[in-house]
Amino acid sequence: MDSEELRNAGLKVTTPRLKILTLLENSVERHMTAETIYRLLTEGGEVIGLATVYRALAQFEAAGLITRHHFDSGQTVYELERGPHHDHIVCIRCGRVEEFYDKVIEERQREIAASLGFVLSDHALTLYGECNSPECLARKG
Amino acid sequence: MDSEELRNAGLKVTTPRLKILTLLENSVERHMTAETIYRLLTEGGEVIGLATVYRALAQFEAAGLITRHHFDSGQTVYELERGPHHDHIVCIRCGRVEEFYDKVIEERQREIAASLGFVLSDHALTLYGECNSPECLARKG
DNA sequence: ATCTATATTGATAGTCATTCTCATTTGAGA
DNA sequence: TCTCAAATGAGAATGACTATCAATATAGAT
Ligand SMILES: [Zn+2]
Ligand SMILES: [Zn+2]
Ligand SMILES: [Zn+2]
Ligand SMILES: [Zn+2]
Repeated sequence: MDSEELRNAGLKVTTPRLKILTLLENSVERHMTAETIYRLLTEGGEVIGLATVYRALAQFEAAGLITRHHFDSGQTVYELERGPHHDHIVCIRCGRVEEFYDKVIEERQREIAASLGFVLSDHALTLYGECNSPECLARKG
Repeated sequence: MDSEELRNAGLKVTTPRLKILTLLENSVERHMTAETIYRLLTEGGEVIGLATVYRALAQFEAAGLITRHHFDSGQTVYELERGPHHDHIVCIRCGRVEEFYDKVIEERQREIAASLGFVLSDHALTLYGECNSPECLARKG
């Protein structure tokens, strides 16, 4: 249950935190901004403060429950940390986000960092393109 | 000359634009924020408005003269578009930025995008780690 | 179940990077 | 040199996010 997850993360089990965690788990879109989470909750009749959303997300990230990304849209995007690491490809027309994992790229990154004398700790890889899905094409022609 | 570059880009040759372009060309640090550019110019005795710096950088980018990056520091970083494409590795302790190009990664990206049905148009790859250079170690122990 | 000490919440004010507004100035062609 | 649209710069405005703080809720002790 979500309460367990919070406790294991060393966080008190509170109503706002449970609301956010539950939303993240039940949303079809895995990648959301703080504003979107706030809007979905309040539109769903929940009462919660925007500051609380930002705070909870920061704590969830520190606890390793979620990860954050900076796509070119500018806003920070959060997603539940479930399953293995992956990177992203974003449609520049309709905004759709797909995930991928590529062993070759991951390996090359480690080699590159080492060859430059860096101890690699993290990386951010995002591809941008047009997905041309039916919904995408309908959006703009 | 810089005037040529501006004219070729379809931009009027103005004093502020020349100042910014010249600074970008003569700085040892190739990657700078708008604030840094503004500060370096004004500290150098030049008179220029911060809004003008932001505007010029946006125009330079649209014209393909410079590229922008969003490292995890938050601020947007600009660099002169000279030479071939490259990606970046940033030291999370001292902020040093190194550039690299990896043919294997570039190729895999195209393959991944295609396999997901996307027409690839751009990508952002940034590695983060500790460089442990002498200056880096001096910074925090 | 009740109490208590402490952590959390949420409304709001503040911050910081970036963009907008608009009166004034400037560059490029006539 | 003249003309006038384009560009500039000072400051206001925006938008995402963070800090403040009084009110509230949680976890553990009684
Ligand atoms: Zn993802
Ligand atoms: Zn699309
Ligand atoms: Zn370093
Ligand atoms: Zn670079």
